[in-house]
Amino acid sequence: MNELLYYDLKNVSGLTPGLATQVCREIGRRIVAGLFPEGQFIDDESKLCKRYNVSKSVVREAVKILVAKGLLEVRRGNGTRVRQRASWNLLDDDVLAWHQGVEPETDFLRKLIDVRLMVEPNAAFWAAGAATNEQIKEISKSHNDMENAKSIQEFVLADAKFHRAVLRGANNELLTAMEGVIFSALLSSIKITNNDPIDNRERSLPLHYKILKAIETQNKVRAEFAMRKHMADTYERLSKLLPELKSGVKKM
Amino acid sequence: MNELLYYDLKNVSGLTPGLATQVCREIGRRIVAGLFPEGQFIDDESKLCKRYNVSKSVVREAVKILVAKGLLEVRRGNGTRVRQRASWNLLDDDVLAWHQGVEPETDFLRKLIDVRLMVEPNAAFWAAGAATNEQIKEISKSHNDMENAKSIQEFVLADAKFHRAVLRGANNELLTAMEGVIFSALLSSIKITNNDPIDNRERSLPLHYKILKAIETQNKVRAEFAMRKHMADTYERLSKLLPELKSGVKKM
DNA sequence: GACAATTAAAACATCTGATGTTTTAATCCT
DNA sequence: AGGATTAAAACATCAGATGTTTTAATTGTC
Repeated sequence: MNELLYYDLKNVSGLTPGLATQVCREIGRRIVAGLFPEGQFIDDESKLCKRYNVSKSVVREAVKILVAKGLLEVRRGNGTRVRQRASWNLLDDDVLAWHQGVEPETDFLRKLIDVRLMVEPNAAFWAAGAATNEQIKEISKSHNDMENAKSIQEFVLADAKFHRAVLRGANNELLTAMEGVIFSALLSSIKITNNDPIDNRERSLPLHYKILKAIETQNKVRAEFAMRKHMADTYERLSKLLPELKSGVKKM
Repeated sequence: MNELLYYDLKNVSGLTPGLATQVCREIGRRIVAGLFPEGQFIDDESKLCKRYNVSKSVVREAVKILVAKGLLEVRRGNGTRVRQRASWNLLDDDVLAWHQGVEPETDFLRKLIDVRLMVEPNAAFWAAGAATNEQIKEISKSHNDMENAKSIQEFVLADAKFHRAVLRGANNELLTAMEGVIFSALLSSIKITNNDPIDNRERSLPLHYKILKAIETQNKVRAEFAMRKHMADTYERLSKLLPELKSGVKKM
């Protein structure tokens, strides 16, 4: 499943393999998949214990995580209900990951791309001024990996790392916290471009190269422009394969 | 404290008053305040139980929340350590709230403003095309409240709601999930503008009006431009009072 | 003395049962 | 009918027991 790939990209460290995490993911995916109307009560502790065959401590911890991510709301003596989608921490890496494979994917992908369009060109701008040598090396390395990738998987992975490195180079932790948006959009895009008969590497690589060079030479304006162009190109390519995308995305 | 004001703006519903939440906040604030170097182990369960005088279930739930927000990493049999700042969910409302009052505030405020500059003009653009009548009414109402505000508190609250309404009007939940950035930046700004002898309402209101009108008339480009101008103005005003701000913020 | 295997301690993970508190709603009384 | 009482449901907290994993100290052998 694609969600696993997302975690490959993202969660190299930091995850706990415990039961609470599993139950949390189970419930979280159901919620994100839209199985509960907003405001709907979920089963109470004891029922969840039976359903997942775990103790109530585990269930309680799982619920606490989901509350922390804005998906659930617990009221003492009353019950636990699903919060409205507008209250979810949609930028949370797990919540984003749980969206993989959920319909309607196109609509969500459009929104992800919209955010990328807002953020990444500016990130490139800042990276051109602020990235450390090490961060630039990481960008460069990722570009290299894209060139030498032997499979679509490898290519996408390198692509993701390239964009992540640019974000990190901008020297703004708040941007770094949006990595998940990029990964999520990228993974959703794969499903579309997988069907693309044309190898888009030829098209994509030179644009990445321009971004890299602009950042290396600390040319902020050019870095922003190159990133914007790359994203516009990506969007155009995608929307050719998936016309529903076109309607909403801001044209340049 | 300002953090409480943040919750006034944000957490009208959704919070649990339990012990776990309290302990979590206590530890969370310490971490955000930088009391632990990255990778540092925090006290183990039993010590935390003693320190906060709660049972281990409570501590475990508190820790789970902090893990969910990316601040802690638990390894079985080993211990619980603070993750590096780059791994924190900095866009999480609680994590943002915990930043209130933490030094260095200027640096963080600059980053918040950078993100606002990336996001809000675009949000205004989209809102001009997608906002429902109800959402436009909310923007309008907030503008009215700004006009009639009788205190700085009221004014800031209305201001925050104005920007939130624009964000919501863009019809993109991922943007809505960034509300916290706006509130956080706004609250940090108060401390600066509170010392401003000049009443900035006169300067701020007409700019908000232009945004409102552009959205009402569905003029996307003008809405984006008006928002950009407003933000540039705000930034300029702030950086006059706090010169350190200027260095990093993208000029327009 | 060095290296490998064993062992012990520390720390988190899970289960269980008991008790308290809050909310909701049904019941009862006037 | 309306207000007060009460009972049930559901979450909150505590305490103790047991299991599992990791780390490091110990031990034993060559």
